[in-house]
Amino acid sequence: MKAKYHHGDLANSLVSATVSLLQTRGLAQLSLREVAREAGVSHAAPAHHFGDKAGLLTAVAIEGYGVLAEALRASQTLERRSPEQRLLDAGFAYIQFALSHTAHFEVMFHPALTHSESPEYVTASLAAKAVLETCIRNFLQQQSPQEQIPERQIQATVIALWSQVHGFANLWLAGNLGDVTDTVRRDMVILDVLASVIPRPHQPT
Amino acid sequence: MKAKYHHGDLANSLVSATVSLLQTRGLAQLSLREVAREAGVSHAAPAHHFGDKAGLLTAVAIEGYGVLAEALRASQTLERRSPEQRLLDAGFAYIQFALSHTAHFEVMFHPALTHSESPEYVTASLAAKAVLETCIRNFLQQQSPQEQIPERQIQATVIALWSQVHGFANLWLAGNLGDVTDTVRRDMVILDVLASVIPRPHQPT
DNA sequence: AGTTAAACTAGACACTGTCAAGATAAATCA
DNA sequence: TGATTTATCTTGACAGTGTCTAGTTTAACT
Repeated sequence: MKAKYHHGDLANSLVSATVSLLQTRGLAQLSLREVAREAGVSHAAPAHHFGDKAGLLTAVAIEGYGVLAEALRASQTLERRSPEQRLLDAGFAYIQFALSHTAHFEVMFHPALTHSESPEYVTASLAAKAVLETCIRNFLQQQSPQEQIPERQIQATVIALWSQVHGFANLWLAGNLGDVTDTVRRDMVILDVLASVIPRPHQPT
Repeated sequence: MKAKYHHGDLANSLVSATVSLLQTRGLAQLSLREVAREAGVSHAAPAHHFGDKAGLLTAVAIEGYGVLAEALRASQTLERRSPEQRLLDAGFAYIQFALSHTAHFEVMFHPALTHSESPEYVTASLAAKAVLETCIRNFLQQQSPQEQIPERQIQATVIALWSQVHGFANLWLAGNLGDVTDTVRRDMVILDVLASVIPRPHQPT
């Protein structure tokens, strides 16, 4: 790999360098210049492709939304699963994404760090949210096939379940849920928690 | 207020200046030097009281844990409330705290920004968590007075409900729940969401 | 081949966090 | 009270940062 003046695929290299540095050094210590060094280019090269630091992080977030949407979709492809299991699969996939793509996840949900108003960002964000909403819609529909569920209740359920898994991931990443490093035990805890709040049909009130 | 060499209560002034600047400019733009300017002291003054930037933010976080714990306690002092209502009160108080003390909340749950291993921090954090746990314990106890609830289920419920309100607050602050600026409508949405996930006794499985 | 456009570099600027050394005022103690 | 110690705060410096401007190199296009 010779040191050419034109890198060829610098934009992508910068994004991966960013993700890599986010994982090792963390968000607070991330510097544009170190990203450039990691990619082997001058300190001002990133600006050309992404405008500024927020632009680079925007690219990271957009990539993250894509991965999340795909993970959620994949979680629904298992066969012979009950509606409850499918919902658990989706929630589990969300949490797994957050814990295994910490860098993306962190950037995705800190709009101040990115150009979160840019069309590409909004599109990617809405697309991922749409997949999540579909999972929950399908669940409610299959759980009560004959009746028509009011839209307001659907939206409330979407927010409630999204909050659930999102909050769990955040608390976990912030170290507020104890030190469960064993992945088997971790999965048990997650499933235990998720299972305890699956909405049931015909709730009073 | 004359410009004395010795400020008298600089530590507290710096913390409030920090909170103020966090609210206006945001976490990413916060600078120690600007905090010092806001407080009317030299740029290196904060270091003497807090060591470094993380030390200053640690003080903010500790203050936040105190306010949160107090808010949770206060939410449980209403009379003539059912167990479900009391639980709603606690969850509502948590979310209200997060939305009205954005600066504290953000710092509290980003351990990388603070000295989250320091004794004072750990103490404050555990104290607040203990109050939260008590709220949920009381709820479960009063909901099923005669039976003994297994500790494992209690812990799962604590995590589930904490995740719930925590995730809701995070998604809200990140702008992922639409633009509900009207506070009345906001409260309705929150209550609607919270009510949809109150655990019920004797769950199957 | 000559021109245009894109990709990248080099240098500069104001700003940052932190450190060492010094100045000032308060507290302590003889 | 007066001397000295201690805490509080200032000043100056250093390396590192994001971003801007101007320039250099390469690719693409006509």
